[in-house]
Amino acid sequence: MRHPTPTDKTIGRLSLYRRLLEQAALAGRSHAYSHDLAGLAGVTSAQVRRDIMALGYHGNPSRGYEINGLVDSIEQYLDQPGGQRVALAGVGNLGRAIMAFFTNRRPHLRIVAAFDTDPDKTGRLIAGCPCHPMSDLARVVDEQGITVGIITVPAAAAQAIADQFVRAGCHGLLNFAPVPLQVPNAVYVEDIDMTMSLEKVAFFARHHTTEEAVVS
Amino acid sequence: MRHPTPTDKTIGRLSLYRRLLEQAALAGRSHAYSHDLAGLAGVTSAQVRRDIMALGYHGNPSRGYEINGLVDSIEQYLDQPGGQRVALAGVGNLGRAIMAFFTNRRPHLRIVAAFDTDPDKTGRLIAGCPCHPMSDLARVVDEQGITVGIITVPAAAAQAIADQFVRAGCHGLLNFAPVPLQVPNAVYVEDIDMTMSLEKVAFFARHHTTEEAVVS
DNA sequence: GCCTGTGAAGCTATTCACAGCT
DNA sequence: AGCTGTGAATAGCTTCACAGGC
Repeated sequence: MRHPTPTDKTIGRLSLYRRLLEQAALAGRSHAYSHDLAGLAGVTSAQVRRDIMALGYHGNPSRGYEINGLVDSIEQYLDQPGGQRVALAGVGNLGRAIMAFFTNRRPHLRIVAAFDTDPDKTGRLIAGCPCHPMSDLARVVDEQGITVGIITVPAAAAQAIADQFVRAGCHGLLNFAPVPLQVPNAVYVEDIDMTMSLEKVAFFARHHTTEEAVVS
Repeated sequence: MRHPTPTDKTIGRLSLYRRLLEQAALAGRSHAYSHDLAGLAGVTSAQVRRDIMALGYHGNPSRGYEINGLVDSIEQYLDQPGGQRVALAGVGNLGRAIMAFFTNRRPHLRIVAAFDTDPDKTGRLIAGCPCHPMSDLARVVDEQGITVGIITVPAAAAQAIADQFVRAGCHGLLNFAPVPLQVPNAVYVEDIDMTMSLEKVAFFARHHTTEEAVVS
């Protein structure tokens, strides 16, 4: 690793920049300045330049960043060469929606196995992906070399599923259950807590406005 | 407002604390210390005490916080007295899953209207909620006094829908579309970017481990 | 002139550490 | 003895501002 591993937030923004750059490339653009990308991403140009420093990629003071080169550089930085395999536990409404959402979206991150306790769901394909009984989780995760787990089971079951993923060798979890998970600190957990997000939005829907009015 | 409006992150944690305290109350507990709540929430006890300062609620040095009192205090702080109404635009897989997820979850935040362009979906109930054609958005949002919008339309349509919500009077948006939205700054936007989150998890699934090994 | 790359400054968020209470 | 509440210190993140290059 040539530069120190940057923080959480930088990684998130690099992922965003890549998507925006890919779109810009499709729209026929070949170069972009830091302030162009900043405008698309909703951040400052200084932020963009800082984030790009982490890549070791260098732009050109007169033409800015060469889009394809920068995308390649982000790819090399973020992605594992052969891609990574992902599993999802909990094939309810949300689980199915997420499986559909990620189908054909990022080919280097494929959901290759789903798990559920309901025998009606197991043993068949769901969104093009085999659904296994929950009891096979450890075996399938190990056999398929799965490194990332998505948790969409009810809150009460989430911790137990997380433990299984971790024991089976996953080092990253994306948790949609509204409970904080306890995991060894070699495991990275990203929580998506929709209830919390909605309550935040509702709160600021009432306060942002008034706040703007009061100048200071 | 007796204390200054606290930040984004504090509001999020207060929402989390409330859920954890409600569970603790159901489990029969009547009091909790800051370190108890910190353990449940996965934060430090100093963080919990700071966050609670914003409420103006005071604990007792010998017994800690009285759970019901603290929950009431959070409720008074976060929630609008009569509740707030929410609308969702884009009744695809994800939209339906989110509607189902929020049904009967937080009664003070009810999704009372859904919108879609597909005529097969409009004019009927979906997850117990009426689905209207997208063209009625402004009228319905206004008539029903909706203040929060959830965006689950495809990326290409997201900005236009956001504009409609804003013009109709929503001050808060929960955006699931993987594009940054441009809104007036009296409007609060919370982005849930699942692609970005999954890429972050995949990245750290590969790096966290090695980082732990090097003690630094 | 307007860009990138980056040290230094500034800000925000978290944690420390201790006075005060029970 | 062990807690809360909070000023002060620290850590982490973002922006400023400018040297260097085209």
